Amino acid sequence: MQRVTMMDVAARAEVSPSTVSLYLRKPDAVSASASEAIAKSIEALNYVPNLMAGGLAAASSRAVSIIVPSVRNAFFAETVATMQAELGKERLQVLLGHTEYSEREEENLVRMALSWAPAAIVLTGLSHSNATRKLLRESSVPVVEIWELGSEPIEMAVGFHHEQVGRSMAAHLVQRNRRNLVFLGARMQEDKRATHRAEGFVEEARKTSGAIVDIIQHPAPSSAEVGAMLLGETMRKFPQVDGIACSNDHVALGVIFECQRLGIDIPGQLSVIGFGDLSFSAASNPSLTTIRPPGDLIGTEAARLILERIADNGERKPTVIDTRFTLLHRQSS
Amino acid sequence: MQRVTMMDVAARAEVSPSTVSLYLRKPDAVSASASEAIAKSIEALNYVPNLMAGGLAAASSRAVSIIVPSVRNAFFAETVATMQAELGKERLQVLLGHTEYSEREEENLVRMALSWAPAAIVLTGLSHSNATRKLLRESSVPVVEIWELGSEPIEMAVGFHHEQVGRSMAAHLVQRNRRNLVFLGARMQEDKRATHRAEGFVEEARKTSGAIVDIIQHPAPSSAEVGAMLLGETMRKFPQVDGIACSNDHVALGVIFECQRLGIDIPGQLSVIGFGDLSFSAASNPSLTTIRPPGDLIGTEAARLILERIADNGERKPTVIDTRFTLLHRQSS
DNA sequence: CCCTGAAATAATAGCGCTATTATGTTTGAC
DNA sequence: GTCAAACATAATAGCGCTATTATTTCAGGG
Repeated sequence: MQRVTMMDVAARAEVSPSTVSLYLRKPDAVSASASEAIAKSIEALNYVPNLMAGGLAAASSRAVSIIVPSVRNAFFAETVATMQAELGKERLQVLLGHTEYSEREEENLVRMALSWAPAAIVLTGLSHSNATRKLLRESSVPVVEIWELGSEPIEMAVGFHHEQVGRSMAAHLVQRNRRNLVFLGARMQEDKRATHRAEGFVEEARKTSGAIVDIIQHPAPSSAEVGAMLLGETMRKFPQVDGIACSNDHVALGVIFECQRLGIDIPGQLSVIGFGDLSFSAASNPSLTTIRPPGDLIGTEAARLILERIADNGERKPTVIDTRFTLLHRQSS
Repeated sequence: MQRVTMMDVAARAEVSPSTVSLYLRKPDAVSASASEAIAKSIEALNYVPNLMAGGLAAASSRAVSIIVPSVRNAFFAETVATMQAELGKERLQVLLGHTEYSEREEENLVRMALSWAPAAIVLTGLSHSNATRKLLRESSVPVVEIWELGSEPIEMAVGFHHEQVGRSMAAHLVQRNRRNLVFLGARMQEDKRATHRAEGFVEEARKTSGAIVDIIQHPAPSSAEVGAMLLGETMRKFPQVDGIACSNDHVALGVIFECQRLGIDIPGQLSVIGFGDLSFSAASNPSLTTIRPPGDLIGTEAARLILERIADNGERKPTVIDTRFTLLHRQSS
């Protein structure tokens, strides 16, 4: 299938294959005249380099493996899209894997990723199986963990503290004079980051204001339907509730709709705060107060770290970047 | 970095490297005793195959390149996630690329993809640059085009007719006695599929019922904010409107919120139909009538075609699978 | 002009596998 | 028992590059 090789290009340009290889990898090291001849030859032959041969010879490929819980999740989709764009500029390809929130699956994916000798591996969060850690430590592949800060990273990490997100949510509701608070969570068994947010929320609310706080959750993934259901449950169990924080904006959207149906006034009777600043959050009725996590910034910073680390082509280089997050105060609180 | 090779495994199992290779590729062709010894050896040495060496030798890799406009878009995210899961079962890896709706970028991505000698290439839609077509035709890589049916595919295609979606939307609104119709579209310059839906909508409405129909659009990507804006524009230009179809559910959600704010009764005064059946569509207030495109089915069918095609490891095999779509009638119409 | 060092180019030796072909080793029919 | 098929295993020859080292070319100072 791939007929044209580097040798063909070299022959046509009347230089050696090594020079073509050099031109492709470090154009500055080749003279202008040779460069021109090679460029013309590549053009004429419509040469497509074989990256597998290159990767094999160099013992490292131009692929970056990105492993996320699910790309169906808008947060990770944002980061993956941004990273692909940034890495693509340097002709690095993205190898994608989904763990579906399973550490076992993550381990498989890491093993598969390693067989590509990737230029870097990106993992979501800081919780991994011991085997995964071991595999990565023993390889010399750069590792970046994204979307979470807190415990010790394997090498580099880019993200923010979810527990602080919970604290900010609580502080905001308390500041709006809410003292009967509930955290609505979806799929918290698996989504450790949502759990951290809930924990921060509860602790901050109790400690700083003596508010009454509860967590009400559902095992299904986040959705407006789950949000509506959880609001119903909350009103039954805890009718005096006046402030709700949601594990994400989908849940919050469900709360808003269910409140409309039940005739509950937001923010008069109930303040609502979400997480995610999803595409609908600013346009909802009322517009949704939420926490904006910098999914794109996480992507650009992670890509930057990878690129720097490749350029250094050296040792492990522990780095932690706290991207922070923003609270967007809108009508719902 | 990757110390353990197939030779090490072979030495420890006291067989030849060829036998190990055979065991890995066609386990049935190796005797039980040899298999056991090799399996133990792999386990003990924690052997990770080098896929680049394998791919180079075989002139084809275990990577499938999936190129979508954007994984930020929930539709494509769904399909990518499904395909990754299905292909992963056969140890095929997903190489991801985003065109951001640019044919130029798509061409670059195809070129990059080909340098991996992928087991297959998946493209979104049927519109590609001539150079892209040429590249793919001249390679012998299996090609699947997803999410759109209509014109001639390069090789295989899995999707549905968007123009039919538009027709179904129009037919539905007409059946609900709506005769003053508007199609609200976001980013239609770039999203050809949305344009096809709009065209089908207009044609069906005009032809079958003599309804008054208009298309109102905005160049920004779909969002609830764009939906709200477009509704405002519609009410100004065309106050007698009684039926609205949206290019997708994000836009429809914005319409619903804006109607709440303007005191427009849905479905009393205005029927609304969306496209996508996104996670919030069933839970909104009112719940949203919409078209459900089978994003997951597209993924499983595309994966199946690829797997079959690889097993056949043969010739081009033109196949078209029409996955259809479903109209979900809910409260908004 | 020769010499030195820097710059540019070329030769060389694999990277770790697969696929094809060659060589043993059984099995079963006569 | 013999012989051909059928089966199991092994030897062989690259796949198309990169990285290292070796060689050539070219300035510019003495």
